[in-house]
Amino acid sequence: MNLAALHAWNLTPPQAIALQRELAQRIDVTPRLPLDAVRYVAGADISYDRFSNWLYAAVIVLRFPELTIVEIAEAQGEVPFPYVPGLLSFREAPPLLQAFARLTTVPDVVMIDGQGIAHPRRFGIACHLGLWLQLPCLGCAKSRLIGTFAEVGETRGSWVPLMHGAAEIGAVVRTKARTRPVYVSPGHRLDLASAVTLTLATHGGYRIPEPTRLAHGRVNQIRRENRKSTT
DNA sequence: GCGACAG
DNA sequence: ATCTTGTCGC
Repeated sequence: MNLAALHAWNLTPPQAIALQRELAQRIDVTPRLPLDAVRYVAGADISYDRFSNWLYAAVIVLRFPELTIVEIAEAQGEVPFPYVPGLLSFREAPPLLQAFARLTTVPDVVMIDGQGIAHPRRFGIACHLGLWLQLPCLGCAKSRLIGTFAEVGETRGSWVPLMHGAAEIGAVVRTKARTRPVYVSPGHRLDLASAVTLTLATHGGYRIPEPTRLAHGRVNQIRRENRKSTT
């Protein structure tokens, strides 16, 4: 699929922060995205090699609401940027975009393992990818980056808003009973309610929704297959 | 100054 | 993120 080359990636942390403040102004989290408007949902993730600076990326497209695999695109390369809380996209977006570029099926919405606007500058990796892909994108993280929230109901489907001061930046969602909640936030071209609805609609029996869960499994599989052996 | 801190 | 099999609990 086609991507929008918005900027260079070889930046220093200070430059990256300045770019986030600039690009954050283009983010739109007001559109509703009805489930009946979704035919294909994509999930993407990254896996790192413990002994080298090599990483693996994968994008997996699922037909919705069946959640059956339609297509998988992959990419791998050197880790381009250090891990700095708040600057994750400069580390993971380049390889992910490479994988997306190899994708034939254009998804209606993309789910990323990380934050959307639930970010100090309202520009998490789901926002960054949303701009480059020019597609609705949401973040579904396993842990919190910023924000405060009340206790979440114990039943599957219950959720509470994730707040940053007076701003509602996301939702803490119980995707499964007796399991820790996930942190959902819109990245671009869809609102919070739609992001939460899609997260619950792509449930496959596990805490992590199928798009992201399957992508995670795929990248780890690729890493194991390419990992050097002492023989 | 002291914590917190997506993956 | 990564290191790692079995095991305790729902």
